[in-house]
Amino acid sequence: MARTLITSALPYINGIKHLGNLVGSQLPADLYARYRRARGDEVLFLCATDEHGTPAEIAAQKAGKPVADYCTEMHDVQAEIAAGFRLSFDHFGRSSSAQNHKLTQYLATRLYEAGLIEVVEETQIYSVTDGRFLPDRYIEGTCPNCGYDSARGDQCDNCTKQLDPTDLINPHSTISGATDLEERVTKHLYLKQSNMRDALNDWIDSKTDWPVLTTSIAKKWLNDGDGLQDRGITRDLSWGVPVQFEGAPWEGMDGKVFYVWFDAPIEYIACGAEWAEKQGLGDEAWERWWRTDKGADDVRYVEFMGKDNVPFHTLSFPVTMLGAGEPWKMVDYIKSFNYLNYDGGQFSTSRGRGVFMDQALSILPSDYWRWWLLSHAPESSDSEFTWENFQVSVNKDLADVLGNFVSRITKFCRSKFGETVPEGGEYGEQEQALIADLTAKVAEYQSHMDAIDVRKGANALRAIWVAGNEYLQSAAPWSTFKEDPKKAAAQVRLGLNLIGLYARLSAPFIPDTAGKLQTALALTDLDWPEDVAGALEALKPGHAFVVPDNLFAKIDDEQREEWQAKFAGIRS
RNA sequence: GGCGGAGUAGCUCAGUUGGUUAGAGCAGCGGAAUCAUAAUCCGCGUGUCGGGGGUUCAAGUCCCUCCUCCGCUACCA
Repeated sequence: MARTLITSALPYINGIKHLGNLVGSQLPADLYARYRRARGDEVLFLCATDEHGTPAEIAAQKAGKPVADYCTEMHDVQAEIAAGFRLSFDHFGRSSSAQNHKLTQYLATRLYEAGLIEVVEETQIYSVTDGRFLPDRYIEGTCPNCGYDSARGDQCDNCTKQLDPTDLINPHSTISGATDLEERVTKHLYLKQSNMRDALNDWIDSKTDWPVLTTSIAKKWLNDGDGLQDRGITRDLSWGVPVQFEGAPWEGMDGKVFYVWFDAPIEYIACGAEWAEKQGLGDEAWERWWRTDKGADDVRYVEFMGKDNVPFHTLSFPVTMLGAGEPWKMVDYIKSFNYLNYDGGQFSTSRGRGVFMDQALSILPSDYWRWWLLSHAPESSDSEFTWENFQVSVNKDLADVLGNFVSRITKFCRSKFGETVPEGGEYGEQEQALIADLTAKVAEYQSHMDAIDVRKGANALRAIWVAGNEYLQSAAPWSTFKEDPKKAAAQVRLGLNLIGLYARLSAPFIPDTAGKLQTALALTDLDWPEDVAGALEALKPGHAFVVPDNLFAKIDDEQREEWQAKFAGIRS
């Protein structure tokens, strides 16, 4: 049995994610996981909340809660919303888990032993009022270059010049507005990524099937300027994985934690350990997915992420995995996405612009969103969400093409033959032609899904739905019935079996709808139709079914306008 | 500034290694059908393939140049 390990980029803890985040990693990852499971693979699909870092601490502070409590609450909120979108994680973990603490410290130790970590003393900005060191972008002041008064410590948004926080005139903390900032000396661990440059370069070069977006970003970081730079992997924060621990090969790192981007990817692995523990299994259960010396050599590992995550997954994390000098399972394929824009601008978490996951579910069932987002996934370039496009696409594809197909054939059957698959007649030339056509179309659909071409997969699936309407239109059982009821019975029987076929093929995209169809037609399973002709004879004469309610209500203009207005402003 | 992505029909997008009259869905127009959520099906496209120049028997596809939009630019995650 083929084995597929799938991870989705970890959503950050400080709030509910918007639809752009969803379509950039979790949703396509879920589509692929469902598809691989349907095709019979053994799948382990992992995701978790990314909980460390300054933004989490500040969000907790604003909420007036201890950061640990805040993260627990937000994790539960995100888990519930993920369930609402039917994201089929085998485990939705937390980067703050005990497993991740242990593994992060373990890997850091291995890296140190391999000579890939050094202790560096450096000067950073400390805010006395805030009682913490501030990342560059949490300091604002006047740009020395252009005079813009809200320049950030890392870069001026006005003149785009890169800055150092000490360059700013009248610098202040963006957290408190405090101006009592001072430079303090602090010690940190640096990951010597530059030592691994050639190894990474060879590794990237060997990945000839990766999307251009993925490799071009990786190559840029490898070759830009002086090449890949070493990177600080610790921070002066209280919330995170402690750098100083029992058995650590360094000293004097008390009160420091690992940098969130160091421990977050490690959580992919630790999440496997969390999963194993939850299942009541031992370490060997997750190691057979993550260690090539313990059974993972036949695993295909696929990662999903937005383009902003690519450098960390093509460079930093591989340095950790390769540099540790142990047979960790490396990623085989990285599927990266561009951004989804919202109605002429960007989705923005900080500005509350766009539709957020909880809001989306509050107005429509998840299948509507899944279908639109996946069929418009920003694969080749950034794409755009508009309410008009959403309304038209969903009404046409789901309600008219798929929903109405189910409605017309089941209701026609009920009126002429009752709620039972009719007997008599047999499939003729026209039916064989349809079966041949569908066999080809299913093969095409599979090839797109195998390649993780999401939009093309959606188009191919839609074409399969359309084929059913074309057949019904030309076979016209409502006419046939008048002269040759037996023939009409065979046509209707095929039509009902088409619904079963659609339920199986559509499940990765619209699982709830597939489930409704399964129930209505009393299908025993939703197994993949490896043999299309066979699948179209699965429902035998006499099989009872129930006419389902209309699968998709259409979005009318009034609703659309209401939502348009509702989401035009700022999320409160 | 540097690097990367994109610019193709009113809209959203496909267009393999350059090769016959540049495609799909939606919208629009015409027709068929009346089983169905007025849904479905068939037919209809003269687009300077962002502008200009070049290579070639042949370029949306390769090269040069210019313009526009977007992303990244290493201590946000």
